[in-house]
Amino acid sequence: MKRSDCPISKVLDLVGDKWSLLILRDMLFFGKETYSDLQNSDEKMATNILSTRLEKLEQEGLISKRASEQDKRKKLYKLTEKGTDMLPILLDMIVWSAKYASDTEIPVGLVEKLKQDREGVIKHFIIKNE
Amino acid sequence: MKRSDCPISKVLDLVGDKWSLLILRDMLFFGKETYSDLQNSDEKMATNILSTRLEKLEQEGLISKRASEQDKRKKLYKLTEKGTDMLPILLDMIVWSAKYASDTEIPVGLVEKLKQDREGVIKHFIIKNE
DNA sequence: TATTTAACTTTCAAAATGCAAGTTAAATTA
DNA sequence: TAATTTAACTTGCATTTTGAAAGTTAAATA
Repeated sequence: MKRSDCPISKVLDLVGDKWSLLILRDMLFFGKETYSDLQNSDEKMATNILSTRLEKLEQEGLISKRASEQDKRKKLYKLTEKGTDMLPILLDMIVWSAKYASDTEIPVGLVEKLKQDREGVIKHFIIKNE
Repeated sequence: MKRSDCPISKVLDLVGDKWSLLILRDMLFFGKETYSDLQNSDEKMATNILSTRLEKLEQEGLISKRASEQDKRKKLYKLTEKGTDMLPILLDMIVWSAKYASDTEIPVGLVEKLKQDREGVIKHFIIKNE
């Protein structure tokens, strides 16, 4: 479903749905890396949806997939640089919600840190995911 | 469809679809303010979808709606502060696409300006929308 | 007065979503 | 080593959402 050459449109073609960014969130912020990890998110997404989203994210190069060495049943999903580079978008969503969404759960101090040193925060999370 | 108290989830509940952010984009960057303006976006969204999205965005307080003085047929849509504050998210999407999406149309110099003075760029667009 | 325009609404087919249950291979337990 | 459990899915089916096209209504224009 190609739409236009607008840069925003391009991003929405990849992650413009209710679930894809939550998958990236779980990997980036919570270090989830297996199918069952991801399935147990706060939002409990349906298993078939999770499946198709992971497939698409992999096809688009936002995540990679490999089998675990220790446990051959497990597949390990990992963010690529292309995937971790969505982080700023997620952080801005957090900032927006901090201002407008009441009763939202935001790590203490995060918004303040972002105001003071956005680049530092971004680097911190990217390093964590390498 | 309330899901969790995650701040990212909250934003996705509002604009986590293929169209809502494109409406905000058209208003923020291209100064569109009527139904027919918006309908003539590059992506040509279906008129019924545009209708339901505008309704939701208004309900959630991201945009406001009023009748035109000059032409009573026209309704003027305008971003609220809550709506314009989605701008950083849109800008990050542009930055991401500049890095990863080939053949995308980005205003000359914008990405460079964002790197040097993100806050300045944000203020510039917000003032334009007041 | 007749036509056009702006902002929708309606209809209906097609696609996406969501829930529950089923499958398969590998690991663990008895 | 046989039986059970676990991980990662797939399948079937009902519900919801989307998308294309045509229709409606009030106000403006010719």
